[in-house]
Amino acid sequence: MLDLRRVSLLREVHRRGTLHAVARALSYSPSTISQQLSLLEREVGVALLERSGRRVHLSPAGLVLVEGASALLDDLERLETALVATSHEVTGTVRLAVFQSAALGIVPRALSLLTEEYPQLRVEITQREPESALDEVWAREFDLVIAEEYPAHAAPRRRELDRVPLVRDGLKLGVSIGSSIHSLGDAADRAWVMEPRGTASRHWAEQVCRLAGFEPDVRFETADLQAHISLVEAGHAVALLPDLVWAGRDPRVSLVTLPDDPHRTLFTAARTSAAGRPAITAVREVLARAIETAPGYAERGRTEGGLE
Amino acid sequence: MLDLRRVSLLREVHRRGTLHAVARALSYSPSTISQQLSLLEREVGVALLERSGRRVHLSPAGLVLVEGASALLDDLERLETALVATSHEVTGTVRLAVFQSAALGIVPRALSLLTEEYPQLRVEITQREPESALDEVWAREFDLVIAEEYPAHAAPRRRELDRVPLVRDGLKLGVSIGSSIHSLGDAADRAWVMEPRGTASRHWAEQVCRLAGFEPDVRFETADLQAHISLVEAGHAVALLPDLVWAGRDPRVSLVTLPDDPHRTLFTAARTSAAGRPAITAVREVLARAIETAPGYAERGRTEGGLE
DNA sequence: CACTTCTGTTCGACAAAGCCGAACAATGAG
DNA sequence: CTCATTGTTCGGCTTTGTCGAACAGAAGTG
Repeated sequence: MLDLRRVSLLREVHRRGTLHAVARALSYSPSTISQQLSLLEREVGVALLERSGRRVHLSPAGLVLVEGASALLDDLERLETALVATSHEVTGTVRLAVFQSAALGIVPRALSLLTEEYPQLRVEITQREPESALDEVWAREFDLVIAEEYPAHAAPRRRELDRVPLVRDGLKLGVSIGSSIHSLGDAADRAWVMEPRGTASRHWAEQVCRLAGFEPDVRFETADLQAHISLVEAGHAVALLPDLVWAGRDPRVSLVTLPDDPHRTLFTAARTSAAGRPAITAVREVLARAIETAPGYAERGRTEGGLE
Repeated sequence: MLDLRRVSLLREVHRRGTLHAVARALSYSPSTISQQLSLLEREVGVALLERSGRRVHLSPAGLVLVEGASALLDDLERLETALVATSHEVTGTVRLAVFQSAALGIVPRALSLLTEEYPQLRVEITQREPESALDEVWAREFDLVIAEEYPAHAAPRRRELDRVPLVRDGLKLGVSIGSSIHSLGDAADRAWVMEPRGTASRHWAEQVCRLAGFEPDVRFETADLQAHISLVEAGHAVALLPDLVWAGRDPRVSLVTLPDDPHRTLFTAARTSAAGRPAITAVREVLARAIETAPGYAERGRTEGGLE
C-alpha cells in the first residue's frame, strides 16, 4: 500500500522545489528526504523525480501522484477532524501563527484564558507575517492563523481555508500629546514611522497620505509597532496605528480620527478540513473573547471615538 | 498524521470481528494487532474499541473512522492504479484466485503465455471457491478472481468490483463410453457424482434433474472435478460437466447435449479501483486468449456439438 | 579561470519502531 | 469444572528510519 507519509514528502518537493528546502521545513536532514523518495520510487516502480542540473523536479507520473494525493491528504485530515470531533473534548495541539500587533494585544490574555479553561490543550505560538502565514497554514505548518486585511488590500482567498472575522480594528493617527496636529493634513510635513515596504499596512498608510494630498516623509521604517509607539510618544514621528495596540495599556499619545473612520479587519483562518476540530473552535472562541474583554479597548472600539 | 496502515487494521477488525482473525488473515501475530491498535487509539486520543466479554467491537468513533477510511483507502488504490498506468508497463504482482475446474483447464496455458510475454510480471495463484473468492478480492486479499455464474444462480454483484465476462461454457451430461444413455431422462436411475451442497454447481445440477422429473441419486460428492471424470470414465456414475474440463485433453467419455443447451458463464472480477492496472488488464487478456486457443475446446465450444 | 556555494546522493552508524513468542487474566462453551 | 479462545503485557529481536560525514556535479563569483 502506498505510504502517504512518503507521498506527502513528494508533495513538499513540488511545493518547495529542492530537497534541502523540504528538509529544512520539516526538520529532517536532506539525506533522509532523498532516501525516502528513492524508496517511494522503487515501491511504485515509476520514476517520480527528474534531475535537471543540480536541481530536481517532478516527472509527469510524479505530478499525477501529487495531484491525487493532495485531495487525499485533505480527505484524511477531514476524517481525522470528524473523529476527534466525536468526543467534543478540547485536546491536542494547535499551532497558531500571529503577527506582532496581534501578539501584543490579545495573545497574552487569550493564552491565560486557554490554560485556565482548557488545561488539556497545548498551544504553540509563532510570530509570522500575515501574508506568509496564510500560505503556511495551507501547507499544514500551522493550524490556525490570525491575519489582517487592510482597506482595498484584500488578502488572498483560498477555498481550502476557512476564514472567520475576529474584529473590526479602527485605524487612527497617533501624535505626541500636546502637539498641534488635529487632522491628517496637519501631519503632512512631519516625520513618519511606517512598517516596511511590501506590507499591507504600509501600502494602506501611503495611500491615505496621498489621498490627503501629500507624500509622507518616511524617516523610520520598522515592523515593530512597539517602536512606532515609542517614537510617537517621544515626538520624533507620527504614525497610523490600529486601536488594538492599546489593548491592555493606556495610550500616552493623542489619537486623531481619520476621515471615513477607516479600519482593518482581523480574521482567523484554518484549513477547512481541520476547522471542525474542537480545539480550533475553542481557540477561536477564546480569541474573540479576549478582544471583547480587553480593558479599555472594547469601549474605545465600540464608541470609535478619538482620544485627542 | 493519521497512519492509514493502522486504520486499515481497524477496518479488518470491523470486518472479521476478532483480533486473532485479523492476525491470521494478514499474517501477523495477535500481539502485533493489539499493540498497533492501542497505538492508534493513543494517537487519535479517542477510544476506538470497546471490550465486551472476551471479544471486542468498534466504538461509535471507531465506526466513523472505518467508514471514512474505507472510501479513502479506495481512493488511495485508485490513485496508485492511475500512477502505474502512466507507464503502460506490465509489472508488479497480481494475486489471482481460481477455482479448480478453471485451474485445470486454462491456468497452466495462461501461465506459460504470461511468463513468456511479461517476464516482469509476478502472478500468485491460489485455489478458492468462487463464492468466497469474490469477497476476498473485495477485501484486498486478491487482485483478480476467476468466478462462475450458473443459470438462475447469479453471483453477488458489488459495485466496487469490476466484472468482465470470460467465456460461455457449455454444460453437458457425461456418461461412460458405450452406455445406453442418450438423454437426461435415461440417467434418472443412475448413480450421480456432484459437487458438495452449497455450491452453485450443485444447486443447478439438482434443478436440472428435478425439471426432468426425477431426483438424482447422488452417491458421490466431491469438489474435485478430476474425480468426477474418473468416476464417469469407469462407468460408476454420471455427471453434469462443463466443456472447460476438456480443455487440452481428449474426453474419454460420451457427452450428451441437454435441452435448451445450458451454460455457465465464467467471468473475472477485480476491484474497480485496481482494474486499470496494466498488469491486471494483461492477465485478463491472456486468460481470454488461453481459452480461445485451448486445443479441442474452442471447436467444441463453438459448434456446441455433443460427442456421444 | 579558480573558488565557493549550492545541489542531490551514498555510506556507515545508531536510534526508533515494528514484530514475535511466551506468559497471563478473563471469558464462555462443553 | 475443564478447556479452548480472546485480548493484553512483557522482554528481546529485526527491520526501518534517521543522521552526519564524505562525495560528485552544477551554477554562480571574483
